[in-house]
Amino acid sequence: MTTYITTPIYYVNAQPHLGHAYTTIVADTYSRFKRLCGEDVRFQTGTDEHGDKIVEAAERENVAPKEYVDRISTMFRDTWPLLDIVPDNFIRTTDPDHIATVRNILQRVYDNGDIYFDEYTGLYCRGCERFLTEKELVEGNCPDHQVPPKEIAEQNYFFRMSNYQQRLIDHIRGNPDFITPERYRNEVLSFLSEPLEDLCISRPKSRLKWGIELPFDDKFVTYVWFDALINYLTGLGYPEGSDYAAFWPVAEHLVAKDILKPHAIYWPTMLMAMGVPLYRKLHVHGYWNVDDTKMSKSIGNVVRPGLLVEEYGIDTLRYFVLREMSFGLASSFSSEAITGRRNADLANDLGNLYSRTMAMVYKYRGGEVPEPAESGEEDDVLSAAVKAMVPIYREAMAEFRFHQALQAVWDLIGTANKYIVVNEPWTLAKDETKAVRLESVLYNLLECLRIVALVLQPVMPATAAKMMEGLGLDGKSDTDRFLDPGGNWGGLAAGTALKPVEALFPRLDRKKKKESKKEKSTAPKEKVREPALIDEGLISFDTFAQLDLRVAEIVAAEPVKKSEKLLALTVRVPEERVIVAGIAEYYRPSELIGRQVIVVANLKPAKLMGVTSQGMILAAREQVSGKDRLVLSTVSDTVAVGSTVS
RNA sequence: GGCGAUGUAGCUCAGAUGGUUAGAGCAUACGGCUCAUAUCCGUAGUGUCCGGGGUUCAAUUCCCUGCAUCGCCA
Repeated sequence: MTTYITTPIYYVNAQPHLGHAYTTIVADTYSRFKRLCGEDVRFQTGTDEHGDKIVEAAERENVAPKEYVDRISTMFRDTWPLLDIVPDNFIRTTDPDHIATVRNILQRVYDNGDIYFDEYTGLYCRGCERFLTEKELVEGNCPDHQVPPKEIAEQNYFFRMSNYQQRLIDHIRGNPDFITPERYRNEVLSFLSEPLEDLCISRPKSRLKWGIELPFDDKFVTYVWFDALINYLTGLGYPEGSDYAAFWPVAEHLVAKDILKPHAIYWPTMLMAMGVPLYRKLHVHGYWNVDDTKMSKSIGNVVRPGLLVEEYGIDTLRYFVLREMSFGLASSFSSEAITGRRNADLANDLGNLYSRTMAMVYKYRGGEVPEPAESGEEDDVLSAAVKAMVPIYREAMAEFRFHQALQAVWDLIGTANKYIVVNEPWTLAKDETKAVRLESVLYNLLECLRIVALVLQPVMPATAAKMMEGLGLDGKSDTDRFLDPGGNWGGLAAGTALKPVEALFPRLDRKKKKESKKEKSTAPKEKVREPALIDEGLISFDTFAQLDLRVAEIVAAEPVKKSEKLLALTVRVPEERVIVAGIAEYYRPSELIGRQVIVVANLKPAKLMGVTSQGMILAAREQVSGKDRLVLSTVSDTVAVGSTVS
């Protein structure tokens, strides 16, 4: 069995945010789940890098488009490891083999007669450099430029999508799980109940140069979908290569609902025109709201995945998004919600269960997995609960109902906690005649935890590994790696030595945070940091730990206007931010690009000569023959951008 | 304007070809335990199941209508 799961390729006109992270976490979890089931899996993500928005963004920063997309693409690529996301392939639409294949396909579809040249007229705004729809106009004017658009004619190439409309309708009707969840399938069918228009697939080079040139007309580049969607094929080495043969027949695409139409309508009709079989499934999910408001750049509530990981940890974030969202529907992200999940589900239920079980095995049996005795009905409770959970989990995970899968796991965790209270191992331990009972109870708990660790592996890889390590497992045997046989009761061998591990999920104390805020507001005159200062300028470890030191890469540098000392540096940590540094006398902007430096990432932003600085770059200063010399800090080998320094 | 979805406990949601006391988690209150990360277990709740009308012996569930929210389309 094989699985091919893709995320969309992300458009590089913006930095990664929670929405990107969610899609990619889901894909990663699904691919890990399928591997857990013993399947051969390929998981692909990447970046979409052509188009006018890219050109605009590059111009704003005064760099060539290629240079710009290289930078942002790297930012996406560097973000995923921070979330324990491990794609098998990261594709870019500027990859040469992608470009070559797109051109081949265009030529083929053109030769088949499904692409034609036509002229159309529309309302064109010079300021926007694009056509506007009637709906966008405000009192007949362009909403951005306050001038009426001009009606102009333009010639372009069009794809005969309408030719394939009926075939597509038939396919969707005949394959109920082609588009899931059902609401989106209905949406697509409702859209297809009206005649489809043909799809404009080109831009004249006079308007856009940053794209893939049409093979049959060098005055045009292809626009958006023929470029972007084909990545799902080129990433497999289409048309040659064993990967294409192995994985394309099982292709599953994962998208947010904003790109439903291109994936559910454009893409299948394109595949029909190309003579390539359709993908197997399209999984559509909803949006994340932030504090019940749509996430948007203009509101400024865009959530950066890197910051979330820092605040809550990788596994808490992964668990939260998968547990909180019913796949397909919208959900709300808030610090209350994630802290609530973290404390209630992870710290109290799971973390504490693990900790109390391990502690008892150490206390009563010297940290060694005891032998399970033949069990009575009262002891079958846990093995029965496991047997009930595994099929529910397996089915729900396979159908993208992650929240239900996790609910089933947590039902088991609840049963285990109750099992402890009912059996009172501490009472058994006081009575030597009950030693056999005690050992059975402890074994059952450990075995239950082993299976919990196994099924949580796709969702929380690091936590699962930690749990396994504590149970004395190396994670290498088939029982440790696969649901079959690992999901069967009794996999844990008696006599295995446990290994002490630290708490899985320390509680995040909401109350304390609030209190410290109160202190600040009620006693503003007293410097809060002062108690941390000990004799003779020594600081406590806690004070040091407050610093968020990270490795950053400098991607742009320019002088701050009217300042002789300051440079405005754009750095990646891995999200981009601007840091103003007083190093203009020592470094030229051009020699800084690409350097790795150490920054204080959680410094309160400050305005310097009109530029907001979000952090501080560390550098050494010395006096050489009466003159200052300044040398930037760095790490002794190249490391992933955003790595913490401590 | 057209099509569709949703509206259930303070919050987030589950639910039943129509039938007895309508459920879970979180939050709240009280009780129990002490192995454990002040954790865990138990108990207690409160609900005009959006409003109105209809079908029926019986409607929160089916039908009609109104209101609210959301999505898609024009």
